[in-house]
Amino acid sequence: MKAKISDAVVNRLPVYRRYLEDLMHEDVERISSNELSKRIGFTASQIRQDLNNFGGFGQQGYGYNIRALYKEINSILGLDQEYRMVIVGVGNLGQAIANHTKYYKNGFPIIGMFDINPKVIGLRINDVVVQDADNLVDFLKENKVDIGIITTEKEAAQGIADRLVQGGVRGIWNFAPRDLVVPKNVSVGNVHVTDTLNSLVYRISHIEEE
Amino acid sequence: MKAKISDAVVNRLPVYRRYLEDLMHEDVERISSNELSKRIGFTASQIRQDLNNFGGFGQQGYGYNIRALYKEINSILGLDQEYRMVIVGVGNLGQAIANHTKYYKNGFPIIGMFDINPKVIGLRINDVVVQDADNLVDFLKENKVDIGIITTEKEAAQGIADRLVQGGVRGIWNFAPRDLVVPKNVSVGNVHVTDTLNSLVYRISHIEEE
DNA sequence: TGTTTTTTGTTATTATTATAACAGTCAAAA
DNA sequence: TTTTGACTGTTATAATAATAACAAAAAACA
Repeated sequence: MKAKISDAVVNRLPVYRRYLEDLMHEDVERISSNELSKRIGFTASQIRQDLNNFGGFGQQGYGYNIRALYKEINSILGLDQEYRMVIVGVGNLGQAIANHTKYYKNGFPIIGMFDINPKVIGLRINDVVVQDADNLVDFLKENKVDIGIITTEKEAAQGIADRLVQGGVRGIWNFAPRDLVVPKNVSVGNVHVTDTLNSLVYRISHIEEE
Repeated sequence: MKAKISDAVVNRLPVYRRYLEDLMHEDVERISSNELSKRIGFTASQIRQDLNNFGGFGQQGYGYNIRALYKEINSILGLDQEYRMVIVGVGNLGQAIANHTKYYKNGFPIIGMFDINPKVIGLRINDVVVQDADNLVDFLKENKVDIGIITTEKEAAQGIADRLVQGGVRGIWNFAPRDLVVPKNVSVGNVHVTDTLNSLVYRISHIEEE
């Protein structure tokens, strides 16, 4: 009868992870919800409540052990496993992701890259050669892929998503400015970059009113 | 006594904008909150309530005129103005943004680019030459810049933010995985890309439990 | 032209999320 | 050891956000 964790909480987990990583690099050993609150900007109460959704990781009179908590959060997030990824759409953004060391070296190997543009097909990035997008379905049949990354233009996004789903991916990391329709056993994580610029602009132009 | 618009609403505005743009391209003239609800996935009630924060754009028995509403939302977002931008950090991601036609052609001219890497300093992208980051403060003194884009590594992000603020930018579009400290008259829009991958992974690994 | 249907704007209600409060536990100090 | 103070885990309360309901208005139809 484990209660469903709300999206708000799930979206804060990577934030905790980030701050804990920084704290580890500062060689801090432990931290109270109160101190963490000052850094991270959430209330101490919220921090304690968030963490308690997953277990009692702290200790009264001591706080939280940073290294242990970091490990727990990684485990909660599912980062103790490897996720094999393919990139569809090898433009500037696709290449930026492909070149991001953190991904291909730490649990997120990019094992295939696809595009329809003859100019990039054949290109080699970190020992992976960009293939024709027509090969995508076959590739997915032959290789277990966990996450498909969509960095195509928006018009192609749903079609690619369909092929990725058909090929059995468990998640889609979508950078195209289109919301995707997928079966409910597949998760989508959107990065609607332009949306964030638009809401930033809203805040800029309404900042005086407050 | 205009009530403060919540972040939840502000973050949905770009979504409305995106769907309305698509509808315009489909040459649809009008839409009811109910039909829009089916497309966009928010409840009709929420759509009506969101829009009514800004004015009565619809008409009983008719719905919303798409072209007019699109224009209204652009105006609400502040997209009827121009925002001059600089990019700090011209790696893969910075270049991807610099090359994005939509930005430099539609209200978001990129007028300066900066890096510390001698290999990219001097590089020309869309007629803008990458300068040494040491020139940033001087450049900001001489040119009105509205938005600074941070695409550096996380360690440099806060220092760049300080210089951007000092140089008078109104907003910072931050792609570095660090939360920034800025005065309250400056807005920050974060794109914590890796956070979205982490929460996607959470959802993937917990999808069966539901 | 009158009637029915559609659909909004807006208020009321419910659900969700965040904050506050506090008893109980552990660590550190005396 | 014993006591004090520092914290968590957890429940209670408040704030916020989403949904539902509905009267009023306009459009469509007869």
